[in-house]
Amino acid sequence: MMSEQGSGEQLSRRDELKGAGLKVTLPRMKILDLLEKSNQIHMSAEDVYRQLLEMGEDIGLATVYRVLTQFEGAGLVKRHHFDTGHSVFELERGDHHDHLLCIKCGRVEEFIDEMIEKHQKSIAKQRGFTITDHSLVIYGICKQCR
Amino acid sequence: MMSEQGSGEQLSRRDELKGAGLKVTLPRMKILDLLEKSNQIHMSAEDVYRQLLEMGEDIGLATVYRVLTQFEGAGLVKRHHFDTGHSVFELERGDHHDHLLCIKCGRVEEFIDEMIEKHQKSIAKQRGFTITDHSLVIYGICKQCR
DNA sequence: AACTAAATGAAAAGTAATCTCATCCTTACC
DNA sequence: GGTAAGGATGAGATTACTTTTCATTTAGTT
Repeated sequence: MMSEQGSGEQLSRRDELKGAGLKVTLPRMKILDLLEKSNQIHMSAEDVYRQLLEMGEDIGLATVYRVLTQFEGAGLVKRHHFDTGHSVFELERGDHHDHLLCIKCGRVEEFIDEMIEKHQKSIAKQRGFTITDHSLVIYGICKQCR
Repeated sequence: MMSEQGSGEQLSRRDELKGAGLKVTLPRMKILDLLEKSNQIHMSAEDVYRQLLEMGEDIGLATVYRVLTQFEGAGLVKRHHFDTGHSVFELERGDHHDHLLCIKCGRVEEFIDEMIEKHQKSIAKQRGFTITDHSLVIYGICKQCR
């Protein structure tokens, strides 16, 4: 007796995975779920792993790394390097944005500036580059930390 | 009998080190020398280490890492993270600039755009951030690689 | 329900970077 | 110029992060 488990949300998650050519497995669903529900914008593989453990899920660290990398390839998440030495992942919500990062507390704010985007495009064009991606991070000290 | 080894160039390098509060040692001089003379703008610690080996210098990798980090602290070099997973170092020449990076051949071009700089400052101000640094990298495919 | 291929978990391996500590070299002082 | 003291170095151990391997499990198909 199959109960109607699939909420609309879960169905759409299923589709995201299928659309990416990935089998719908428990670990993948749980990780996607966590990324969507977490209030943390950027999560490292370790963060994801630990939170899953706390939730009682038994998912290996290797799987977390593997799945996050696959999600990146599928365009479901974006990987950032910032200046920390390890990767953090952010759910791709379609809206490109840049980052402001507090070097004291780690706080991250997002922003977009159309003028900056335009200038970037024109610079790339001038130099004969076809843009595939770009990354703008402003490091500083936030209001609360001063 | 000490011969007059010090060219003007070497003297200024000496001063750079002293000014940074660092003893003038052979490894530091060689590394600084390499960074100044290399035609590679960005070098990883491994790059520096290997090139020194090739030049017949016997400088340990640990020293290269240590010295580059000290140079960074002293403002002699700038460390970049890009999206490669490891750090690269660039000699600090006083002129701030951003980067265009070809993801196929690794080619790096530098650029500055005053308008972008201004917009960054105004965004940080709006949000109450005091900027300490910023990093803008445009990833793409260069003319030659297409 | 059974089959096939892909996905997973645990442990091993691989990288980049840092640390430890005995030895060496610079600098400051005589 | 010689010498003492403390910082600097090199080799190897160590850490942190990430990827790979391989036996087992699971999802999607028949």
